[in-house]
Amino acid sequence: MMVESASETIRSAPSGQNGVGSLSGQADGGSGGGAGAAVTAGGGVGRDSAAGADSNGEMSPADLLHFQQQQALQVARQFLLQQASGLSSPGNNDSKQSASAVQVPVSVAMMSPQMLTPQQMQQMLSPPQLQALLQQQQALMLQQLQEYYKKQQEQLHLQLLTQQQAGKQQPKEALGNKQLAFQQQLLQMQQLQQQHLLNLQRQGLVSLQPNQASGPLQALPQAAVCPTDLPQLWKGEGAPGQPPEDSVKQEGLDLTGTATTATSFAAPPKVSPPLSHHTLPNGQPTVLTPRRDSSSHEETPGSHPLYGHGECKWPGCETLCEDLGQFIKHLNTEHALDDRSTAQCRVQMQVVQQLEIQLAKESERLQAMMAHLHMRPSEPKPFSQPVTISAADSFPDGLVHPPTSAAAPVTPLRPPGLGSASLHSGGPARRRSSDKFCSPISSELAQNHEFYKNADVRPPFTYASLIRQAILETPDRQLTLNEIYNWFTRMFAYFRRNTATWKNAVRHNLSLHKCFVRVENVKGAVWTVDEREYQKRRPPKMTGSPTLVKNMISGLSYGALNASYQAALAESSFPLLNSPGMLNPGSASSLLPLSHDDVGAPGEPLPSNGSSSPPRLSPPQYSHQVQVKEEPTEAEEDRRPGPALGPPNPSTTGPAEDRDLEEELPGEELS
DNA sequence: CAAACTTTAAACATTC
DNA sequence: CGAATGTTTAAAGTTT
Repeated sequence: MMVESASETIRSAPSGQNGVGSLSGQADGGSGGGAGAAVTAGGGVGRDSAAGADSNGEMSPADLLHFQQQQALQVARQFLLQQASGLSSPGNNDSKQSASAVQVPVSVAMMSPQMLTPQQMQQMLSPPQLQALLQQQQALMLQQLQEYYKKQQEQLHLQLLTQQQAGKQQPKEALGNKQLAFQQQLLQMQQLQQQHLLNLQRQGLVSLQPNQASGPLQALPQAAVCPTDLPQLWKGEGAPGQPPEDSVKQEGLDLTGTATTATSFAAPPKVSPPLSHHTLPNGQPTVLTPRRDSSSHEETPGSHPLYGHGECKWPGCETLCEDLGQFIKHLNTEHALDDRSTAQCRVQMQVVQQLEIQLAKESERLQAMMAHLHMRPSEPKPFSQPVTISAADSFPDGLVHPPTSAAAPVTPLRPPGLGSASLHSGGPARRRSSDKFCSPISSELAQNHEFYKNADVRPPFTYASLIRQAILETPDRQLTLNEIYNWFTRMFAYFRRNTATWKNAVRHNLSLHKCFVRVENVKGAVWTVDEREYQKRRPPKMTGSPTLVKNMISGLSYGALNASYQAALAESSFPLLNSPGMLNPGSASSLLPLSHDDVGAPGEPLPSNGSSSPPRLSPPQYSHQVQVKEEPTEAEEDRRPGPALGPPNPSTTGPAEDRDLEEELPGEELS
């Protein structure tokens, strides 16, 4: 049920018949916010009372010394506290806060969060102010701390010396003890310093940058809070005490843990593991990656992962907020920890997970492909392609390849974007990969065949490419309109539902595109594909461009990742795929019975042009093919009154390969 | 920003 | 005549 509510809200965007525009928006929000939000900030680790910890029963000299130190520390703490509170809350009554803070026998490090939660500060100040203040505070405290440490050290030294001198008669071990204590003290101070820094840092940037120092304690409270809203987390964590250091390392372990938390979302916190793993509807345990943590990418102190371009990036929200302060407010009121938010959070997590899985899969494939093509004997880092790289970037997590890739492959037919797919089922998805080549489609289809068959997701291909695919998949590469219809319904759940429109579209496409040729047959008319024409459409120039990546990302929400991705690969960086040799045997033909056609087509495209060699193919390769390729095909083309094509140069004449086409074409022409 | 492409919708014409 | 096919035109969105 939660999921439903979530989807509902997420879907929010207006989805009219032609609600095309909304899609991109949704996609953006999804992917963008997703990664960010979904990630939980691991458990916090609090190094508590550094000093208090080693309390011994006896009162050795060392202890005494220790004790003194403690007291000094305490004083310093108070001092700093006052400083801090004074700074952070100008003209505010923080008396009680400082008081409480003082009482807490925790390390100095703790104080700031306790005094004034980031939230409070944020509410009181405007972002810029806040930022400035925090920086100031940080600098100041640092300075003071350092001074303090210095003093302490001197003092320690002094004490040590005096004790050494005075107590010459003391047993050596006592001295040893003292030294030890001293060292410990130093150590503690160092740790304190570190922690303090950390805290300051954290406090300063709402956007965290923790880890490093990690301790045994974890901040449980937020665990239950669920990854969703970080700010919330931060708020919460400040209060309870130990500042959470996110546990990057623990993450791994956590993941393996129970996957039951999901159900108990509403349940009180405190118990659930820091990381949330949930069970997907399908029963698959999600592996959540809390990567948000240290990545921190471009985040500046004044930004928020869920805030961008003046609007809330919470999935399905998009509320406009003038500034960060307003946004924070909005976040706290609109996206508080409630059923809805948690549900949305979970959905988002699923989305992220899907992406990760998909990514893993794709990277694996890429590796295999590259290996196969000898491009580079599968090196450790699969992502050398521009495409992937950028894709990775776009994931706030920054996770990408790591171990995940290795683990993920298992996934069954985890189509591109199951979770989101269902969510978006509403409106027609626009972004389709402009598949100029069949290879991408066919392989994509082959892969996610099952998915499209069952999920009501609009395939990321154009009608034209689908039709072509349908036709090419048949042994004789020709289909009647009705058969095409059938293919559509058979292959895509999506088309089983919305009939009227797409059928019209199919018909429209068939007659509109020159690449579809109607052939009169004995049993009626059938449609065939003219590859040359098909390939002719708009020269494929996209090279792992940003737009492409964008498409991929947004597309993948609908389950198009594969398609676009592959299309991209095929079209951009693998011109060689066009060469008959490569293409046929390899990926492309897997599904298609028709190899030569496919291959041949790309090659010949332009003899007609005569003037210039085909832009798309790299000269060398092309020339290569020319010889091999089947000219005849072109001959058939002629039939097409198409003014565009001049009579192809019969010179190179063609091999027999085209004949199938030839046979039929002539007939149609005449008719 | 413009051109090329896709999708949708719809009006018509032909065929079955 | 009505449904299935084909053709065309137009408008609105997307992508290059």
